[in-house]
Formats: sequence, C-alpha cells, structure tokens
Amino acid sequence: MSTSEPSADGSLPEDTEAVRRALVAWYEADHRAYPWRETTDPYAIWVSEVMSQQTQLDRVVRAFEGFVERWPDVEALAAADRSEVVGFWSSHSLGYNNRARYLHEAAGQVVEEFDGSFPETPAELQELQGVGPYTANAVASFAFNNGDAVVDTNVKRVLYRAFSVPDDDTAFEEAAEALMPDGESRVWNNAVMELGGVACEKTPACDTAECPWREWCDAYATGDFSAPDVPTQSAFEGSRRQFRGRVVRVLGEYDSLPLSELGPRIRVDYTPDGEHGREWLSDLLSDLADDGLVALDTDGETTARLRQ
DNA sequence: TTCCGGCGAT
DNA sequence: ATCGCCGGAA
Repeated sequence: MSTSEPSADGSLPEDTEAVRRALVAWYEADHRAYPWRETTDPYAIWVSEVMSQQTQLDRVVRAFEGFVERWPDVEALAAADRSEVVGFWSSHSLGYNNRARYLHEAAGQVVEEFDGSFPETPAELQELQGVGPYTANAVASFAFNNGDAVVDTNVKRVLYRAFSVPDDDTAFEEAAEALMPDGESRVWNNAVMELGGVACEKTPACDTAECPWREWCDAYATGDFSAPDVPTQSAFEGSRRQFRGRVVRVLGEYDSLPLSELGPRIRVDYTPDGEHGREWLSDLLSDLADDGLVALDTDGETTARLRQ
C-alpha cells in the first residue's frame, strides 16, 4: 500500500461499522418487494438484471414474470428460437434488442460451457455474452452472496453526495468496496441500491424516506445535492434507433417480409427511390443482420425476417 | 429531456 | 483508454 496515493476511502466516516449497520437495518425494516428478490435462482436473477439495465423496475416486473414463465430455466431459453426471444423483447418494450440476443447466446454458453449451471464468481460470469462488470457482480451477489460491491449510477450518486467521493470510476469502486461488509454482498448491494432508488434519487427524499445516513451525509449537511454528470443522448424521435426498433417489432409480427412491403410499414414517407428508400432500408437491415437479429434472403427480391 | 450497462469502433 | 450507440416509456 503506497502512502503517496490519494485514498478514495479517506473521506468515508470513521465509524464504518455504524454506517453499515444503519443501512442494513433500514433496508431490512422495509423495502420494495420485487419477484427477483424472492429467489436465489441465478437464472431468474440474471434475466431480471439484464432487463433492469434499461428499463425502470416497475415496468420490468410484468415482462420478467412473462419471460420466466415462458422460459423457466436456462435450458429452456437455450433451446428457444432466437426470433421468439427477440419478439418477446420487442413486444414487451424492453428496449435494446441486442440484449435479447445476448440472453439467448449466453443461455447457450451456460449449457455448453458450464454444464448447465451458472458460474458463481464475477470473473466467470463476465465471460457470458452481455454480462459486464455490473451484471456479473449483481448476479454473484444476489444468487450466490459472492459478489464485490456493485457500482452503478445509483451507487455513484449516493457516494458522491454522502461522502463526497470524486466523480471518478476508480474512486467509486474503492469507496464502494471499502464500505461493503465482507461476505455480505447480497444484503449490502440490495440495500445500497434501494437507498439510491427510494431515498437518494435525482430528487432526494432524505426525510420522507428516513435515509439512514443523514447524520453522516455531506449533501444533507450542506444542502448541495448535485450529482455526477451523465452524458446526454440525442433525440429518439426520428432517430436511427427508432427505426431499428420499428423493424424488429414489425418483423416480430410476420414470418418474413419483402423489403417493398416492409418499407412502408417502417416509415410513411418510404418511397423505393427516395431519400429514405431501398438503400436506406438495406443499410438499416444489414446492420441488424450484422448484429445477429435479422436474416436476409436475397434469392430473388430481398426478404427479411427475424433470425431463428 | 431522462434513464441504463455492455459493446464495438477508434 | 475513451466515447457513442442502442430502445422506448415517462
């Protein structure tokens, strides 16, 4: 341990144990009940985490229940047609369709490379398609109580406000790890994310949510509830993303469609030789084909369908 | 406009 | 290493 490096946990309260106890007690006294909090099945937890990467939790519940009912375990998902999984994703408005492909792909990995049982460490979990540092830690924590401290944007906001941890990924990771009680990743990561979700949202609710960290919180003391910067995204309306999504949703409703019939269903101003015509549509479709979501049949007039 | 983590391009 | 893309409801 070098003494010249600035230590990220230097700003954490001295009585770490009291901080920990307060949060865990607060979480255990009351928290939102979600179906994935009622299970330690790694398959169910993994599915819920991938869905939650992009969709607000209250909207995930219905999709989650439908998904695990239709594909109850990793073998069932691995055996499914990809088009069915992508179609489900699209019809439940779950966003980024690539994630449906990742799920299907990773289910195959678990069956083929891990003998059908999920790996239990964050490092191994990250070998699965679509599973990065965040999801690996979440699954390892909630399924196996075997994770490191989870750092997502909620956690960053909490650490930034409460303990003035600088807006820096390494600093966040070190502070999160220093706070987490050894061997208690399941309850701890649940509790921290609950705090970020109900008490320390963009608009804080310190008193109404009875935040357990008020006595240590820098933001509560100063009234400065600013949060780490999040990059803004370009408009969705009229974007390429919107038309990609539309293609997948339409193809989910048909077996296959010739481009001449697909085009007008994607945009009303579709004219084969116009600015948004055959060429524009082909570009979009070849990207979707590269992503493994769409199959193109170029025997005669080109037709498109969801990839099996 | 805001929300989100993983991936692929650079 | 860093950054833009990806969906679509709220």
